[in-house]
Amino acid sequence: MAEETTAEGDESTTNATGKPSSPVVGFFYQQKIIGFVFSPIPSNFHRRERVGTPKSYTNAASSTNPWNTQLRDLAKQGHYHQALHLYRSLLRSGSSPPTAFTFPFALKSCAALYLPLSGQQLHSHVVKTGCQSDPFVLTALISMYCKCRSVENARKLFDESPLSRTLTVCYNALIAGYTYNSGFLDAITLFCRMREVGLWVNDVTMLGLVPGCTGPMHMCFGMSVHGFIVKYGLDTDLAVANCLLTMYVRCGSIELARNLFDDMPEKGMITWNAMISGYAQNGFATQVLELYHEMESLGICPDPVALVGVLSSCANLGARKVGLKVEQQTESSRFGFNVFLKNALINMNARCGNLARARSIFDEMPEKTLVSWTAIIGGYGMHGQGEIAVELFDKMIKTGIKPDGAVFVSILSACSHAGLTGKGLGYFTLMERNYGLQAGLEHYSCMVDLLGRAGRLAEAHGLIESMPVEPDGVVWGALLGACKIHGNIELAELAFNRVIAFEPWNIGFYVLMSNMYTEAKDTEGVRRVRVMMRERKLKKDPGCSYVEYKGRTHLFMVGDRSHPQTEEMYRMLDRLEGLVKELDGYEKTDPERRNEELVNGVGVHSERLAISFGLLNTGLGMEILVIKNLRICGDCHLFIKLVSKVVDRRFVVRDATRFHHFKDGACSCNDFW
DNA sequence: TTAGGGTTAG
Repeated sequence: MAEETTAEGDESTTNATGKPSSPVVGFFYQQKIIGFVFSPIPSNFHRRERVGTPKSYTNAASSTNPWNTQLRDLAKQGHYHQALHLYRSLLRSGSSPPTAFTFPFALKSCAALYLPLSGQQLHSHVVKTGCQSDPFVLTALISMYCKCRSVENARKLFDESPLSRTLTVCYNALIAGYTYNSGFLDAITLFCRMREVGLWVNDVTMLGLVPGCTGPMHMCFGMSVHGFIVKYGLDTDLAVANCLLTMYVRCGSIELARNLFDDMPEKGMITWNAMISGYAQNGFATQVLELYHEMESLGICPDPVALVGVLSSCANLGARKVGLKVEQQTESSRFGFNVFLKNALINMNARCGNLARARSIFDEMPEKTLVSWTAIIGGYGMHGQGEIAVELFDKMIKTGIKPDGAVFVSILSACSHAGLTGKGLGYFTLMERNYGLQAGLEHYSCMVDLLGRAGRLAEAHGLIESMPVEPDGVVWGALLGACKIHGNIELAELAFNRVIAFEPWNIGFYVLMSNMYTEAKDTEGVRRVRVMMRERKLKKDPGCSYVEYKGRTHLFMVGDRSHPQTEEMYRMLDRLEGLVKELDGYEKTDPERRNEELVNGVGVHSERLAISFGLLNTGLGMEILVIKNLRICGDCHLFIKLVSKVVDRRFVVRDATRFHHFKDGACSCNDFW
């Protein structure tokens, strides 16, 4: 049961300022705030409160002083280094001492550049010049301390200054500061106090408070804040709406974020970006591409932030054509030097099969970040070129870049896929010993995969048993996969039982186990797995594949004979199947020839239908069939389905369960994927 | 007309 607590006084009472107090009722459960009900705000509620400026400050000499105006302009344009340089010159010149007009801009520059020592020095200058009672200076000081991760100093200043307790802006700065420093409960408490003393909250208060909702457990609170904001019209502020949208994404409710997005009468670039990034981070790649196309059709030019989200989704979908278009868009725009965009381009090219292009982008980058290295190392790993990945990793360390957990996942996975067992084990040890990085589940699953692929199944099992964290389905799944490769039924049974405890709905594991029993001619085993599947009402999904056509990705399923062109299609498919068998034969007798043919592309054609395809080595122990050209007169829908039937039997087609069903009556496609 | 806030990569 949730206990209801009145956080602050009764509405009928008045406080020291003479204004009626505004109680906030919080619902607490197990000492955690789970919801809020806000009391009504008086009708004379103001969205923004103007602060009276002290007379001493408004003298013309202060605001028209050329030093001050120049400093203001530099800080406003984001030239913080130059602004601080100018401030120091002003001190050295001795011609005019800094005034209350000078400090906010200098403090803002320190905060933006994270210069806590300079900020403290500025604080002492403020005290020396007697400007600490200026509201703007005081707020800027509080904000500076918060941004410099010294929220205790900000609080001390706030508590020691009677002025701060009467100013909405000071509360706003400190609330935002608490949120920024992960002190969400402190932020809420201060918000309650602010209302208790009768101060008006405004949209900026909300901008400081809402980003504190960072996970599903804050969802309830976030929604009550949303209700409050709507009630008092704060949602008309674009920034507040953007903030709420991001809050929903972070709390895991992408649907509510989309509802808000659709309801917003006006959308800014940040609105589009927040929605696109929200979709991209949650794996809704198709929706990202849809929004991107919508932006284009509305004539809105996406900025680098949107393009990063689009590229990341192209990488996930393997949507090479859209990715290429974005790349060209980037080259012809002024965003060419954006590091985020370059990193996303490396990732997109690597994952869409163009490793050479990924490498040239990487090589041309004048400044490479840890993410740039991770992307290119991951790219080589993905394509089975572990040696180059290792070479790059070592080079990265030599350049003085400190690795993090993510780059270790890339290199361990690269070692695993290239069979570089010793190297991988070395890096795993190095990770903790030299860099103090604790191995997480992802690292352990790479290591189990690495040992398992090398046939060291007992060691892989031992590693799982020694893990300091509870192994998850991915870790046990890696062991199960390795048992399949090496035909170890006994250990496979153990891994299978563990993995289905984590993912009982994952049909793949049952199929894998059943196939192992079939290979071992253990009919009883096969029967047991089938019974389990039946009991759990699990049915094998029909095989499916997907294509990118006209910039959209479509899913298609197998099996259908209703089409008028069926006969012709099946003749083609027979020939296609013959070709695949022929290639199979080469695999044993002349593997080089097989690879050569596949890399160059092979195909069959008739008068109305044509298909050619090649292979892409993913380095993940599987090959992806790339349909290079498909020329069809008439409706190709069924033909694609049928091709996929042949294809699925021979090749692993990338997981396509997340994408839309095939709808287009496409008649000519080039360069599938 | 100076303070407080929202969106990006592996």
